[in-house]
Amino acid sequence: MGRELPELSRFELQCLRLLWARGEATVRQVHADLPDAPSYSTVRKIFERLEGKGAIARVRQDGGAWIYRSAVPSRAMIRKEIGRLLDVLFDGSALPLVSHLADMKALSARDLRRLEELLPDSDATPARRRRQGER
Amino acid sequence: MGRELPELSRFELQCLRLLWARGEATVRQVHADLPDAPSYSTVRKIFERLEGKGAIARVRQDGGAWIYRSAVPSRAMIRKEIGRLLDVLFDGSALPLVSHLADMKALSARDLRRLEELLPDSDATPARRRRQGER
DNA sequence: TATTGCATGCGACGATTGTCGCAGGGATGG
DNA sequence: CCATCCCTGCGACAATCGTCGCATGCAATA
Repeated sequence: MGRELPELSRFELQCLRLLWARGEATVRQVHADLPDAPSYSTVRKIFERLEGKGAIARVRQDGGAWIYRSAVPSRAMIRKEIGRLLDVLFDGSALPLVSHLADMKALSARDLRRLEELLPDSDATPARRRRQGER
Repeated sequence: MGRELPELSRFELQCLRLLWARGEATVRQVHADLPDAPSYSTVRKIFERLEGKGAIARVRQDGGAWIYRSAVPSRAMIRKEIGRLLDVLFDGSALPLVSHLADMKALSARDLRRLEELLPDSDATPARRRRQGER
């Protein structure tokens, strides 16, 4: 069975995503990638916590600075996070979410069409995702 | 311009959603609707905070108990929340989100097709949502 | 009216989050 | 070798979150 995915805060998640993007990175690199970066110290602390939660790990050292990599599968983490939003906002069903996306003009009919082509022409939606006693 | 939407925690958001679903409700009712409800006191406190944040308001009293209603537009609130996820996880673009949804089997090709019909046959995706300096 | 019961308004508490500064130590360059 | 620089390892802190209990007080009821 898959191990437990750690519970991450928004900011922690964002830093982790930047780490995913780079594959490996130092704190300073991620700090540089951050759009509205707080102090370097702050990002350092985030890394400390991410490591404590087992979400990232140190790979090796480069000139005194540690190089980190993700220690959790991004796919699973992302799904978990999406599922959380689904549960909190839509009682677990995905359709309303996509509907909102379309409304928000974040998605066009063309996007949907493109997506559709990539999908196995499977059956209907599983009526509702199973929520596991998480709040 | 739209007023500021308050910053809500997950749990606060979930309670608010239940309130949206009912239109108006007492704390006890929402407490009853909660899937994994903590103590009544806890839900009360959440309401207290929601009110403090201006997310809900008291309507009238019924036998000593207050009846509340949402004080923020659900559509805007939901969008804001979706936007947040988009920013943190996908740098603002919606396509990867839907793609994950499809992968998760939360969406079927048929869903996409159905959605597509409801959409104005507009142009392409706005390449990327604009993120407003929020972290 | 006296009792029983539910709701309210607080207060409290431990954990988490976002935020930063500082002391100390190794790497770099003159 | 010495001065700089940067990174690490802590510690600290205010704010928020999820959680609950309790005293007080109104309400329906026996």
